[in-house]
Amino acid sequence: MTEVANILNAVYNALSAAFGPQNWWPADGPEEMIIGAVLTQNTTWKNVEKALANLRDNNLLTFAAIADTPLAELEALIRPSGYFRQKSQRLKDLAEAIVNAGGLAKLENLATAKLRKWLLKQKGIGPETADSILLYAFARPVFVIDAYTLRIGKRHKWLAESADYAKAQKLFSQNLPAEVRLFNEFHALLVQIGKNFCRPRNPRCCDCPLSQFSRPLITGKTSL
DNA sequence: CCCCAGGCGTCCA
DNA sequence: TGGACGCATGGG
Repeated sequence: MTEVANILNAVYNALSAAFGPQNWWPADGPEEMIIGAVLTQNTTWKNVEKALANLRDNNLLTFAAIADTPLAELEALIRPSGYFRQKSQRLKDLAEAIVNAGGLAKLENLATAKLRKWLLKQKGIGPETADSILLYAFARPVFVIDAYTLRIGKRHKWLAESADYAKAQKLFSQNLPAEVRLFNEFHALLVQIGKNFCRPRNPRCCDCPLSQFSRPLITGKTSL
């Protein structure tokens, strides 16, 4: 086991003990999960819940229904979740693409790499959303990276300052067993700790419970 | 008033 | 390939 693997293992145990089960993704089924994944892009979950409630009230939490709904109506319903013009269009496009692909049941048959590529082809689905969908809707062992994870990794020197999404994903993937349950919980826990201790302007940074897991400044070779 | 949110696509050097 | 910028509502 490498040093980083030991650190990540300890970090997971500490977060898990401190915060307990996160029960992600907060959705009633894969369709709602995917819709929520699009709506929560750069948006607080609280606002997403309002949009999801509006969709639910109108029986629009399925791709078949969304594909058949006028854009203007979608816009009005998801307005609280922000970027509503972009998101309504992208949600409708995605719904149509999924319906045309034969539904989630068909997509489920794709191997993970193929499915990821399919998702990334859809406008509005980038790496984080694609990986979230793979993990939380399709139960594939894919580690999700988000802004918090990147920030946390860099702050504690698990990642080089220049690390991007792919680098960060590699770090976690290569140093942890590829288990859906673990990846599910770990990402959720990182978001939880990130919200509390790893905002961009880092308020409370010094109180961070993960400070004991920071690596010292290492000259030369760094983690990935 | 300012900052931030479980990103992404586009544009430009 | 990488950095800036627009997208938008709602809360602290």
